[in-house]
Amino acid sequence: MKNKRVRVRFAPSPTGPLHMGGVRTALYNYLFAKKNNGDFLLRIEDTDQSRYVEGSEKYIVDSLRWCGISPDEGVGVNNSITDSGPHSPYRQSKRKDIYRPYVEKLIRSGHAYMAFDTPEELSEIRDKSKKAGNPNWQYNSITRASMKNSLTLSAEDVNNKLLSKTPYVVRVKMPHGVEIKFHDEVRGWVSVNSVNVDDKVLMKGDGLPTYHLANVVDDHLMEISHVIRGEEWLPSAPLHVILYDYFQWERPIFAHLPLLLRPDGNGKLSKRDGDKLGFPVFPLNWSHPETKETASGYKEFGFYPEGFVNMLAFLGWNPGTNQEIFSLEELVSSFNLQKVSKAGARFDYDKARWFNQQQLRIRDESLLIDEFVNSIKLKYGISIQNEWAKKALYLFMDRAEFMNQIVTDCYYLFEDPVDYDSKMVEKKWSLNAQLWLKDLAHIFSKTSYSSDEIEASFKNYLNSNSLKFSELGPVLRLAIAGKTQGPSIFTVMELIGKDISEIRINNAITTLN
RNA sequence: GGCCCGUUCGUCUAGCGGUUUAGGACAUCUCCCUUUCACGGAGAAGAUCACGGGUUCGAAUCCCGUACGGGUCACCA
Repeated sequence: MKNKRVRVRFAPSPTGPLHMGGVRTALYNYLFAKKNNGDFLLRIEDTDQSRYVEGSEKYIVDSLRWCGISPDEGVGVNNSITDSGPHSPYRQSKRKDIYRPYVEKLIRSGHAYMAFDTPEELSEIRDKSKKAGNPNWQYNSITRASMKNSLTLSAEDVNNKLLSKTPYVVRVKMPHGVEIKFHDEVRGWVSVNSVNVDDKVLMKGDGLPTYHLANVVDDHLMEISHVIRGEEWLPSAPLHVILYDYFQWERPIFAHLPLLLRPDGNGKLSKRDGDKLGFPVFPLNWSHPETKETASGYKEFGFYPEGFVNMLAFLGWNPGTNQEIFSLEELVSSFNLQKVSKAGARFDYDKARWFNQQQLRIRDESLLIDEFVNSIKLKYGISIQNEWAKKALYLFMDRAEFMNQIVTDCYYLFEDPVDYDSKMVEKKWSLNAQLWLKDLAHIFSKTSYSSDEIEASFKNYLNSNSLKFSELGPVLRLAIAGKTQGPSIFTVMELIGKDISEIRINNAITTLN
């Protein structure tokens, strides 16, 4: 184990879109792999065909790609939905035949057995047990003696059932009263008595393995060194551990990550929370293939992958320094499992937005300009030049957390105001204001219409008429932008130019009369 | 309910036996900057480290118990 190559895997089930908690698990796996010059694999755990949702695999691959954490091996390498790597296939439904010999091996060694109890029989016994006051009946080291399985039935009976193709499942034979202990990288030693672990189904009636068997076999075959997954797996970790022991395989190192909790207090963040909580829970937009229900994603919401990833990384981990803004590369070099916290992390959308705002600040200028130019074209149908775009962009950037916010906020660079902030009109607009504006329009027209000159002549006008800025400034802004807050109105006027500025001043005078 | 995991400002967290009058960030508030709104800057407020016992010269840090919270108990993953 010591000098083994680090190989980790993210193993989602294609039952729908990946939510942010899943993305974080993938991210930590990726960071850990890269930090240790190891491999990050994506394996699809689709052993339950009844829960398969069309499009989820592509969604998972697309999401990881958007975050910049694409796998080195498995499904989604080179952005392809097909898989590649030395252990192909990486979809458990395609590995069906691989598992059977291992199940048989377990049966031969006495660590597993066939059980012929039907689902109906089992649910009946559970119901009965519940009524009798036991809310949780388990198929385990005690109860299996009274069930229909290869341990209780005669060899002949078993053979007959097999010959008559009676459906059966294979269950693990858990030892009775053994302390199962394993070390978890984030939690330390975890210990459970085997009486509390039931005889989990390893292979289902349909011949497909359950998650528990498939994940252990695949992790071993794929030479996974560390299993990094969510805390919801902690209760079944003892089962996995004992399976490794039964197979006489070296156990991987386990690390169970704290859960992402809902901001409103109770429970883990789940897919069903959708947009109900006022923020996306998915990385990308998702629309359900059948119900056509849609859920919004961080990407479409306006988050940069860098901001999203940075935010996610800090939900349950921190570098131990005061630095909070990290690039993916920086995260890779700082990451380690010892710094992962144990308690669940409540998601805070305010902080999430702040992370994106910080990305906006440090983002490469040419990138920002491109994004801005394209968005303006898309939203307003107007093509703008880079020089002009740069000025407009930085004029509005300070008060935005997202690029799309900038694009929305600067609308009056492209559209004349249709209405005016009525409260401010009442407060600042007057007959005098109209006269002053007329004067100003005339005065401005004699300048070069640069921000500086407009401002200088404006202040000049204030002086010579003994006016205060607060008397005239808002009036001018109202005429130009329709509202009274925003960036320098003089720069806005420079950007929209003399003609439009004059039209707006005239419009305001006629409209607000 | 059984089992497992967890518990430091409202939130994310630093802290891994003495350097702590418990540090940072988000959010909140104040002031400064400013034509406004932001940004930025300076500051304030905010945690008896869940509670109770130990261990120790000394505990947020180690141990035990209690409470609370969460996870999990399928032929799902």
